[in-house]
Amino acid sequence: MKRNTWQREAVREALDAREGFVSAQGLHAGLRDAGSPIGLATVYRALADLAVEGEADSLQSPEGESLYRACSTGHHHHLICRNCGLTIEIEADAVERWAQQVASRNGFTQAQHVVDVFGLCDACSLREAPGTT
Amino acid sequence: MKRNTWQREAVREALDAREGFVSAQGLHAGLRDAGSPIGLATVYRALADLAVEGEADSLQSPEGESLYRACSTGHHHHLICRNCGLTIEIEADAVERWAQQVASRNGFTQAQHVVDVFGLCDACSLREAPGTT
DNA sequence: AGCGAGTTTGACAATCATTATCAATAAGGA
DNA sequence: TCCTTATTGATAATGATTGTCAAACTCGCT
Repeated sequence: MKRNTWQREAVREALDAREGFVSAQGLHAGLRDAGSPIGLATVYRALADLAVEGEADSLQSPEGESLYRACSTGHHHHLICRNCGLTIEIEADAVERWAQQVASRNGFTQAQHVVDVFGLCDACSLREAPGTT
Repeated sequence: MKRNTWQREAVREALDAREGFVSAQGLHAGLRDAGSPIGLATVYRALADLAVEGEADSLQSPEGESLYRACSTGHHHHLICRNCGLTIEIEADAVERWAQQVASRNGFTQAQHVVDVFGLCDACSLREAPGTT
């Protein structure tokens, strides 16, 4: 049976408090800073659990780290500013259907998909001159 | 200046010979099996180069490994069997437009996107009994 | 409240992919 | 051919993540 520990709560809350995606390491560091004596391994486990239970969303940063984010229920995707980290949840029924369709049309089953858009948000767009490299 | 070495060629060829995505480790193992004395670090470097030059496509497996694949020119996405690695290139003008639209509607610029579908291919679907664990 | 079984924790070791190091090698121009 | 210098490769280093296992804690039960 799944037990209720303050550690698990702490992770859930810390995740809720964040704006964008965090790495397990980062979240752990934050908790430690806040005075929590929680262990690193525990944070990893809690995040993995949350992801499985659908309370957290996870994705891989381009560098290969696993990032997590508090997740409203349901399946959705993200629009992420690659400069400041701002994250916007996007729904995409059309894309869901498309993915499903592409899969089955090719004989694939149990389709999952990775659909994320990275870019520069409004604010960051202004700073990075769109000129030459 | 960029020099021409048989190692670089070997990697390019080995990549071309593959059906789906391979990890650097996997490709290196294959080359070694084929009798090549090529080094692991070299394979990593060659693959990274090929990816930069646009001759290879790279993505992250759900487990966090970097996978590579010989890439015809142009932008496209993939339908990947998570069991046997079979990969099908898919074009998706609709998705391209959608991504672009979502981005600009939210004030984002320079949008890139990650769109990949993982599933079980026809053949593998049959083996994995869709029943209980 | 007290007990007991079994889950969870956490410090640390182990693993695994990837990158850095650096002396030796080899490519390509002169 | 000779020289300059990019490239190679064995290995160490890094860094995230997972496994280990005794001790601590939860929760149901009495």
